[in-house]
Amino acid sequence: MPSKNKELITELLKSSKLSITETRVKILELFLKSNGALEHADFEKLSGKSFDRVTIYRTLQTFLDKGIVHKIPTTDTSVRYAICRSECREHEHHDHHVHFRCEECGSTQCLEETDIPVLSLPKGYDVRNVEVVVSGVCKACH
Amino acid sequence: MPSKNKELITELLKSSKLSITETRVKILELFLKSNGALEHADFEKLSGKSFDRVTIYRTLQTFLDKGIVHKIPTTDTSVRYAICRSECREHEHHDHHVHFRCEECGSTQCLEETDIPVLSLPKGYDVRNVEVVVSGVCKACH
DNA sequence: AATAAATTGCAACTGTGTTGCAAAAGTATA
DNA sequence: TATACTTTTGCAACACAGTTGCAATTTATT
Ligand SMILES: [Zn+2]
Ligand SMILES: [Zn+2]
Ligand SMILES: [Zn+2]
Ligand SMILES: [Zn+2]
Repeated sequence: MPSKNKELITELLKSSKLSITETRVKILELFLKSNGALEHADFEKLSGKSFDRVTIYRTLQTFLDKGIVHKIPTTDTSVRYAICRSECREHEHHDHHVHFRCEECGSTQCLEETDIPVLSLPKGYDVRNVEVVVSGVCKACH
Repeated sequence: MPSKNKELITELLKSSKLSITETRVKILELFLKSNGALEHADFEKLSGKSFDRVTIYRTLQTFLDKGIVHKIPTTDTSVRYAICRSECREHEHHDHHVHFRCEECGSTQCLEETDIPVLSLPKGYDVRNVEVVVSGVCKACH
């Protein structure tokens, strides 16, 4: 099972034209292991503090640029990242799915199966992207 | 015109059971003047740096607690606040309107007239609040 | 294996948000 | 209006988040 992930990760990095480094592999492993979004502090904790903070920042930025991960809006100062399953490409993030934040367990999940609804804004507004963040109680905590 | 705002602000503070102080009046004036959401740095700039950072943080937190302002989700580390026009009460923010972020001018606006659409999530998810943030080009920049 | 290119870690720095406490301002009462 | 009481503010100090330049290390290429 872990070796299967490693193959997948190698392929993902190659197809993004990124060199395969320990940090990148480890961070992608954490994304695949976790069932929700992660924020910067999680990587420092989960990785056993083996990586420098700066490296983690830079790796996440690289993954963002390449469309490997996307950000999820929050009302606080934290920045949450989730791995892109499908529709993101380099420098062009379109997350056509809803995000869910559980008020019980604090996890943030991508609801890939739930489409963003169609919105009609007042005239004069040119819509490029729509983000939906739902908060409440998740499946597991219910 | 400015005196009319001042009356309005005084009433607002009184009805929230808050004492009327220079900082609070000034910050509410800035909210009423601005046509979009503001973040912490804006208050330091716009107020002419007359207030201490700490005071601004505490004032915004007080306004949040009293339902005078609400937060708007972002994908970066900034926290944006907008004044509540209607439906918020103490410790209970329900922003049943859409937020718009203009990629040209950088402003964030409350679209009070645009309702949050109805969503159907997978079974087991208990929805308490839905936030919608649209990005694109605003009326003024079009 | 040698070279070239990219990535990482460190040091130093800037910015953001918090807490405790004394001074100042606001409110209530006489 | 003067006084006492309560709340708010500003300062100092701190903890944590994020950035930049540069040299050392790692990865890819030949
Ligand atoms: Zn949960
Ligand atoms: Zn997602
Ligand atoms: Zn605009
Ligand atoms: Zn709003």
